[in-house]
Amino acid sequence: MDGLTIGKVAKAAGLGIETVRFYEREGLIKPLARSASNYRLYTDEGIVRLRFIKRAKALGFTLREIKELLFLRADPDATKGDVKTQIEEKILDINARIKDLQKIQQTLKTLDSCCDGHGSTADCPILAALEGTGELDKAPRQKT
Amino acid sequence: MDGLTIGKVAKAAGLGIETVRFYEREGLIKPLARSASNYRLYTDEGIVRLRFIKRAKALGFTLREIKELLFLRADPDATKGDVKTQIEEKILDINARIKDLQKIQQTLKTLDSCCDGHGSTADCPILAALEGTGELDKAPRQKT
DNA sequence: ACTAACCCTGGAGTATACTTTATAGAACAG
DNA sequence: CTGTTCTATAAAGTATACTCCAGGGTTAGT
Repeated sequence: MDGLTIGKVAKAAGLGIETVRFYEREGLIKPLARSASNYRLYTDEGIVRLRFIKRAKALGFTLREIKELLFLRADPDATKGDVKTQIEEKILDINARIKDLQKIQQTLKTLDSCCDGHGSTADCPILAALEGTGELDKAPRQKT
Repeated sequence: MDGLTIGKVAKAAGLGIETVRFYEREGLIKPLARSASNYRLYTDEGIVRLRFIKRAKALGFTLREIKELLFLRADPDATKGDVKTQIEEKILDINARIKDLQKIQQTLKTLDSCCDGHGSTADCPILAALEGTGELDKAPRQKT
């Protein structure tokens, strides 16, 4: 038999077999062929593609976005500028998420510092702050 | 009729009716009583509780964690230290997420700066980096 | 030949936090 | 009284990214 079976590519890319099949259902990868017994057959490019997906995921791209990147990768008319744009959008996205989390962090720390931690929750300033009508719900969109 | 209907408390807390019913299913809130026609009836404490949930959510707590906070709030044996502990755990959690995102950000910026953005994707250094076997998959756990 | 390891499909389950839909009774305004 | 608004339940749908399972064929090693 000629070509790599799904188990081989999955292992080489550091993914599970089920994950590879899932990516196929999602349109991120397709086997080059099928064997006589209907086994998926891949080439080395399959491994490269899976690794690509894995790395892009680690950088915060969603599968939808990765699909787009893979499209750019395959499109002869696509330019480096197109790729760069995607990266830069992601940078902004991550930036916004960091900012949101930092604001949350700030609020949490303020809350934390206003409580000595001793005694019953009856007069807990943290709980009071969460109950109260004061300003606290400034925390921004949670994309998490 | 005596007490607030679900529409009232939901509006007062800035939540949707369906969301309140969902929180009830999740065990976060219960109406004090039911009317003759089976309408949920709440008191002002219902509004406070819903606001509490909303604020805690904005600070990054999951519903599961909020349930825990609400439990501390109701438990006469719970101490401020218990609450403080929850807050501090969340601070660590958020901190870890910020660090992860910052690493990702760093990598993205490095990638971005290594590409001039002109010409076909055929020799795009960003795509190459995503394909390659080089170090890149350092990006940590994505809880996102 | 026999068995372990591998592959197939289709569908369901997991986690988080809701939202929507369908069907129907209840309450309020004019 | 009637039309609009509100409420009820149960179940299904949404989004993201897998993961597992049942039932059954295939390949490889000894």
